[in-house]
Amino acid sequence: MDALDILVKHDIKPSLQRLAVMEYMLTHFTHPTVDEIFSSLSPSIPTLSKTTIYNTLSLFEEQGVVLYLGIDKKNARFDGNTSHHAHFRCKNCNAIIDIFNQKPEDVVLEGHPELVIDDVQTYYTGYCKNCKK
Amino acid sequence: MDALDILVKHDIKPSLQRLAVMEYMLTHFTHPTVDEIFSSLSPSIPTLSKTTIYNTLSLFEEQGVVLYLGIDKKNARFDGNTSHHAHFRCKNCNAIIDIFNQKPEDVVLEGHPELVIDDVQTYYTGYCKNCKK
DNA sequence: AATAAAATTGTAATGATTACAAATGTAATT
DNA sequence: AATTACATTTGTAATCATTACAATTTTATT
Repeated sequence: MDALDILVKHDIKPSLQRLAVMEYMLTHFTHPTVDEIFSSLSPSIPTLSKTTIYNTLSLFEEQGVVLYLGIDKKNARFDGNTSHHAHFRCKNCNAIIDIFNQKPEDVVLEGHPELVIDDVQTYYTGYCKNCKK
Repeated sequence: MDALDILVKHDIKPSLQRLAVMEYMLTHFTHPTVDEIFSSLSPSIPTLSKTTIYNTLSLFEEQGVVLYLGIDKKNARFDGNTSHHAHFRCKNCNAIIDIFNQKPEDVVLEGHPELVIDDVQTYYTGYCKNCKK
């Protein structure tokens, strides 16, 4: 499924800018920051504004086509892979690594039937291969 | 175990300010922000500086006596309960609720023997009892 | 007491994010 | 095709949590 299909399916009007951001997220599973996305797209869309990236990602997140990651203290990060997986962040080099081999957490929490769960994020922190001593 | 014991045990020199912050964290399991801690302690320690709260919580986190929570986009939050549990945040009222009935995630991740895991945080998001329709 | 080291404080800088109004683009209607 | 309404984008300015840093105060050491 390409960028256009995803936007249309989620009732997002596919403007040039939105298509470019969606396309970027589908080809860069690097958990990019707003700045990284902007820097990458800016040359090919010279009029692009950083505010548009913020607006677009905010819209995408509301519609569930990207995930917001709060794993990094400094910047918001986004993930175009919305399937269930966790994330690991290296304390030293700040690399963010996907963790796929995880059992899904319960979407209905035992002992908390009163809560409506929309999303679960699991963040591991430690040292990656290169940074551990 | 009281505030003094915890600080001494973790090689943290127990100054007046540090004791006050530790004491606060042991009596307020509300996942407070820096501002909330500062506002609460400021009247009884008139010279207190917000920078000291930042410094102190940063030190506490390094020494493992409090947990940093990245569950709230706006502010850092801290938890004086360092035992294993997850957190839920209501999208509407922003309340943060402890989730205790969770099985611990694997500290050694299957499929990722190269990673050294120091910490795991699980964040649920959704609507609390009062805010669900 | 004098000196050194550590902790605290206040102010200023940083920098990501948001607010907002103007400009542009798109769709609908006559 | 002109007109109107509406949605999107853009640029600038404001916000505000956090950090940097130097000065001051406190605590420990000789």
